[in-house]
Amino acid sequence: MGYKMNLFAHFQTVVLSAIETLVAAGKLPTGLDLSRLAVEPPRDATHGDVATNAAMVLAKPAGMNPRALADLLLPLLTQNEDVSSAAAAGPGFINIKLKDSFWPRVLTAAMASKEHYGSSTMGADQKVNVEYVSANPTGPLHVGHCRGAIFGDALASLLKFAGYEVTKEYYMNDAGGQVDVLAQSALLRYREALGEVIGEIPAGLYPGDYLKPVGEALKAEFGATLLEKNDALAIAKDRSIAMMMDLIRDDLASLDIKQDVFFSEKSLQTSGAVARSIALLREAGHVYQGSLPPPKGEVPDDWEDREQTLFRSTDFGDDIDRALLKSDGSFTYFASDVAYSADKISRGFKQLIYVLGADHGGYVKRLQALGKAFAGDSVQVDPMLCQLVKLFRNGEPVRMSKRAGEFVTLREVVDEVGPDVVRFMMLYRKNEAPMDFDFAKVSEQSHDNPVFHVQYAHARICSVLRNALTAGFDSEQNSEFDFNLLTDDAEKAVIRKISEFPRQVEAAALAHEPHRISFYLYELASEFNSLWNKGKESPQLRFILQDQANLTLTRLAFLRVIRYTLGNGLRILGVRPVEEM
RNA sequence: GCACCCGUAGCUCAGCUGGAUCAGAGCGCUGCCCUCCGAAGGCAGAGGUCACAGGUUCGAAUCCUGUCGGGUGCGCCA
Repeated sequence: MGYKMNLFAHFQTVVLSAIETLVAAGKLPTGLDLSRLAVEPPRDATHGDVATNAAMVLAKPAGMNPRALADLLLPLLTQNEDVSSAAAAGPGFINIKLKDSFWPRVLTAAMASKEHYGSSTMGADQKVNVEYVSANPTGPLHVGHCRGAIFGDALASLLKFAGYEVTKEYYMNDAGGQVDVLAQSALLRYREALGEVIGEIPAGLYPGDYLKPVGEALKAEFGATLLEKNDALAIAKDRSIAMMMDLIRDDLASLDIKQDVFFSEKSLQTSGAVARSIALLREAGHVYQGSLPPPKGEVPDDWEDREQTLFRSTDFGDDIDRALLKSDGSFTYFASDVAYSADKISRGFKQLIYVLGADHGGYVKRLQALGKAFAGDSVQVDPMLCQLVKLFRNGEPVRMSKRAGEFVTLREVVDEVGPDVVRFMMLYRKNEAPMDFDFAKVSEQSHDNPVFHVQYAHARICSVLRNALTAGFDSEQNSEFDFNLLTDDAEKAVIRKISEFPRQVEAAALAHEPHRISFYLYELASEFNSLWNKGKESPQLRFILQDQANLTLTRLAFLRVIRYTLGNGLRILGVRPVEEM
């Protein structure tokens, strides 16, 4: 069997076939549960190259002790052409050491895959919807939107790389009361554009200057006649939403984010989709008239018992049933969510991922309830919460006041530190952990800053390849290399790290955790830098050795594999692999 | 009151879905390494009752229960 790319998946099949052999020989019972069997890198590299818990997992169902079972497996594993030795250790772990001749194949496979190295077919083209940002179209994005935007975008890239068919989506809340307020605010700016003195913006309207161009645009389109029209408010709403979405798309573009679908909430209402989806729920028996108990803590002063049309989301694990219709008969916001869920499911998505801010934690259960109500277990609904980002400047928290537009915009952050830094830092923490973001620290061009650590390694590699070219070594054109020549421990450590990349991609995609890629890249960069530094003490380890063409070309090819790995990982994160710094 | 998230080295955080005598990085601290492909780096050392208490099993930072501490939410807003 040929080596495909994922070293651990590869040896999983080796272990499985050894088990099958034992079953066929009657030494193990049939029908063993192999789901917990793992083949992974050992915690401690001195133990070996590959480790498996097979003997421990199978011991109990086979009625044997783990060490005895391991003794049965060991000879079979040792037979494999790539295995140099296998030994049982600890409570029953099997450690496998690979032959030196195996590692060159990892590099050869990676070299052949180039910018696809690490990608996977795990997703099997399953359709996944990743919805993120979905900020109200009432103004530019602020820094609070930043993390979710980047997380969602990187998660989408990661899933694509892992073989899923991904749609990146933005849900526009263009139907509620806030866009009415937006329209009124825009009309005020329109009057201002016509020369009227409007004074201070009344409380309750959006005060930001970003609405001035909307006023100007309305003036340019309608002259002074807009307010005479019956539908002036509706027109102002349409125009201002469109312009706000352009603003938002520009903000996102500054982070290199381009979503595929911008889905309108309003379209759900006007098309009758909301009413239809509620009818569907009703037919399935999930809708009833009733009233909800008051909240247990502080009961609002104006609390009164009201009968409403409710979705029995508690049947699907929610804490409380959710209102679909207001007491005046109009739809709630949640009613749009019902239709939106139904729509996504009807488009054939098998996974619905919602990237939400931590303040939307209460939505998790109700969104999952909708998924179950419409599709049972055939669709997986995964709301992901991103915790808050606290801004600091030189250790001092950046104060943001809600009033008078005194918030830090996403654009200000990107303009100050650059998209690469913002993206990497936002992905250098798991999404559910709160984050401190210090402008001073992340702008530092030093090892204190993980972005530079990784980009620096990539740039350094590019630099060596450039120097090699000047020295007469063209590794692109020359295939006179032999990865068997890479025998130093530091080189092997880098190769081992490279071999883990496909597994990291799959694990990160499965867990929806792009931050694992960031940490992986940091580690790979460290291994490379370590190797590099060894070359300072031992000139024989340097990449360019003028009088040893074969070794030099081999090391240059090695560098290219490292560069592919770093580059592929950085592209998942949406961070540019720079060639010079 | 309830729900969700977090609690790991002085600081900021990982810990690969339950694994292996030493629980890992970075910063900071101590001591080293530049005639040499990028020192914008690297090597070594000190530093931990994994919040606390029980439980589950061959085995727990990881799973369950409870307690304490921090965060975010909690009837027709969107």
